[in-house]
Amino acid sequence: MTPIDWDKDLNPEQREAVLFGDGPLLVLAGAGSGKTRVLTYRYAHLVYEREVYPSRMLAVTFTNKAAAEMRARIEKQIGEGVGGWIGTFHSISSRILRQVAPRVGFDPHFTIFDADDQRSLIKSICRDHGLDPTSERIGRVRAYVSRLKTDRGNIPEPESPMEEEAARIEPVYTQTLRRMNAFDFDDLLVVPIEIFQEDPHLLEEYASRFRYLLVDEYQDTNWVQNELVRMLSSVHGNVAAVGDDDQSIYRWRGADVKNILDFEETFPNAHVIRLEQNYRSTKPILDAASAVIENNVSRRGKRLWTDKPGGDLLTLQRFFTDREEGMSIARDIQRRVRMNMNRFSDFAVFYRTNAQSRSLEDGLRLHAVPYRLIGGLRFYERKEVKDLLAYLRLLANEADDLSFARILNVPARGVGAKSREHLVAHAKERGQSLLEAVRSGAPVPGLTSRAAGRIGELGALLGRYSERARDEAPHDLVRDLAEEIGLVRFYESKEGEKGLLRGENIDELIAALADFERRKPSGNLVDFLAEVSLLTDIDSWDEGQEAVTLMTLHNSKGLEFPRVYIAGAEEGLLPHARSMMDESQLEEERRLFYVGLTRAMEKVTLSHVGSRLRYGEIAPAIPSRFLKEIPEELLEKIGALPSAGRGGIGAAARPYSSGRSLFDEPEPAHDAFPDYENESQEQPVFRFEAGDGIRHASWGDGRVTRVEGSGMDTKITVEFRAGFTKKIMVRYASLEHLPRKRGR
DNA sequence: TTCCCTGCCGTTTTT
DNA sequence: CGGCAGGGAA
Ligand SMILES: Nc1ncnc2c1ncn2[C@@H]1O[C@H](COP(=O)(O)OP(=O)(O)OP(=O)(O)O)[C@@H](O)[C@H]1O
Repeated sequence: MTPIDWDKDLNPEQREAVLFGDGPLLVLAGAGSGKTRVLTYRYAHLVYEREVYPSRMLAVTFTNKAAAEMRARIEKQIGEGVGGWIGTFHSISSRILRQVAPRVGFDPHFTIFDADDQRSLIKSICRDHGLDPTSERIGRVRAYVSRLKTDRGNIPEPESPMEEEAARIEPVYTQTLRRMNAFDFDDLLVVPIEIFQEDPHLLEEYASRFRYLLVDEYQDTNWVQNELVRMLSSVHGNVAAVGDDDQSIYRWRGADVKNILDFEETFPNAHVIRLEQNYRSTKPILDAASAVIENNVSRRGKRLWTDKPGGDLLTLQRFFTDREEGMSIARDIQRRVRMNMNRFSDFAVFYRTNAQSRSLEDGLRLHAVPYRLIGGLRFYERKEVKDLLAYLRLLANEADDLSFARILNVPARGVGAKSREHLVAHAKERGQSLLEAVRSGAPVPGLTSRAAGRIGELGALLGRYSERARDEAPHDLVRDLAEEIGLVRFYESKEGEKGLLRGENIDELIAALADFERRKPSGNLVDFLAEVSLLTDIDSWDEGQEAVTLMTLHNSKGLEFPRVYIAGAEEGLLPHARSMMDESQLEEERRLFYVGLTRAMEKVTLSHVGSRLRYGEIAPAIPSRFLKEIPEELLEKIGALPSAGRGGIGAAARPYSSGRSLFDEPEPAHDAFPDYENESQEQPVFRFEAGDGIRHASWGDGRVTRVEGSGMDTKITVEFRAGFTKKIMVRYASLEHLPRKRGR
């Protein structure tokens, strides 16, 4: 146990927030000012000094990972296990929903539908209604349904024909969910609220229980979440919320920054505390971030200062291609680690879109830099994992027709689309779920005897396993099940090499289940499925792992790293092309950039490229407007900046400047390479001449004796100090020019 | 019914 | 470029 030193660990404002007594409290403060620390210490203080039972506390974090971290910190401080509820809005409301379900006529074994399940369901409903299930239509219906649930504060009147269509589909969608005893992500939040509205006694039960509420990242709560906080605090009135309006980056999914800005209206007599000292970043980083966010008009201004002396300038790098960007970042990281200046886990690379990770990953792999990718395709969203999970979901919840339909022919049983339609029609006729209809043994009209036989076998199989599920450890059961249906063999025979990988993921799922049983011995299959549905990639991120972290800017919220790269600082990417229509979207993009910058403790390296591979095509790119918002004197600009008429890879990778010659006019100001083209110390990446001194990441220093090829394909022969000579493909090597006197 | 091939489309961000 | 749905052939 680490005894809490209230004086040493907290500044006076933080201490005020931690020790604050009863009533609503808002800590509105900038990045890195110790808001999360306030919440953690307040929790510990309430439990340790004021002797509030953890069971009477409720703490809400943005990710499961943050929840686990907070719990661990508190336990370390007070020296004992903390059993109170600490979790995300979704995990907390799904717990409430499961608890109250039997009392309001729901089955607590309900299934949670993820985005993928939602899409499948909407798709099948569209088909039933004779609508072509285009991905656009599915997306719009999904967005509409979601908005209807999470933004009940201002219910949208259907305006466009598309919205009217969505409005017609919505009731069917919701009814179908209920019939399948399933809830989507938004339901998890909104259904408990509806239940509380209908049954004030039930609400009172919960609201009385939670004497103190603590909520992190309040700026990104949506209407339902705000409502839930309001309701749960309605008896004791002790809400402590912390957040930063400048870090609100989820408006696109319904978050409303008004929840934090109007906190004092929602919770009258709220005490507001501001924190102004930043403990995370060096001054140049903090000043750059502040200067950027100043450009937003709609914000509550904040002051932020640091007493950290010195600090490196931010670096802005420019590359010809995204490929080079990845290579250079990797080389940079590898170099610092080899020189024992950092460890891999000190670094994070952020980007706007998941698609950007590819070129970055390629670079890291080529330079043998270990990395961990957060986001993109999640483990539990993989096809093979969802296939096996569908079996488990059916064992837990027989009404889950979506899962039944999914596994009906996985692995292949000779039961195709036609047979499935017959079965679906039959079940509908009888008012049963698919599995019930199969179990009943009643003949399905239209089915071939072969198909009927196979379906019968499936029903029997599921019956056997649901028997076993009563008293056997889930992971044993699942291992046997996967073995018996031959899932791994199925993928292998169908997809070969790739199927092998799927097999590995099946094994990993079984291992995850075993791990869950170890962690939560009292947990059952339903608990596991719920946990898995609400798990995100970042939750399984292990900081201790010696690896560079790759993630989107969105995922970086709340984290911190010594050295941060922000790749792809380009128009169309950051700000994203689809968020440039109006000023408010643009401001959210700027906040995203601000969040990224403020994650860094020691160093920020920004990069942009001249052309980027998109959809397999070369697309030109120009630097982000946000870069100009960083004061010149905080920025060190380096990189391969071309000048007109020069050969080498620059010309090839830069379609809009090809054809230029030394005699062309200077490039106009709106060109891709504004301002700093002439002032930077030029260090073209792959330009070598015989006689150059170089440093290789593993072979040390040497001198170039011969150069072959050009651009990306340059090969150089190097005599190393250590006495050996090597031929090196410049593109793949971790090379660095040693200082030399070459004019610009 | 299955499997293979073609052609189309996607990229914003995610609980 | 890559994944996947849908169409056509075995
Ligand atoms: N009083 C303090 N003295 C020293 N370090 C502190 C203090 N308060 C917080 N810190 C440190 O500063 C860093 C940022 O703290 P924290 O994550 O709580 O800030 P935050 O306001 O939640 O940040 P953000 O909003 O950017 O996520 C952490 O490394 C934390 O340990």
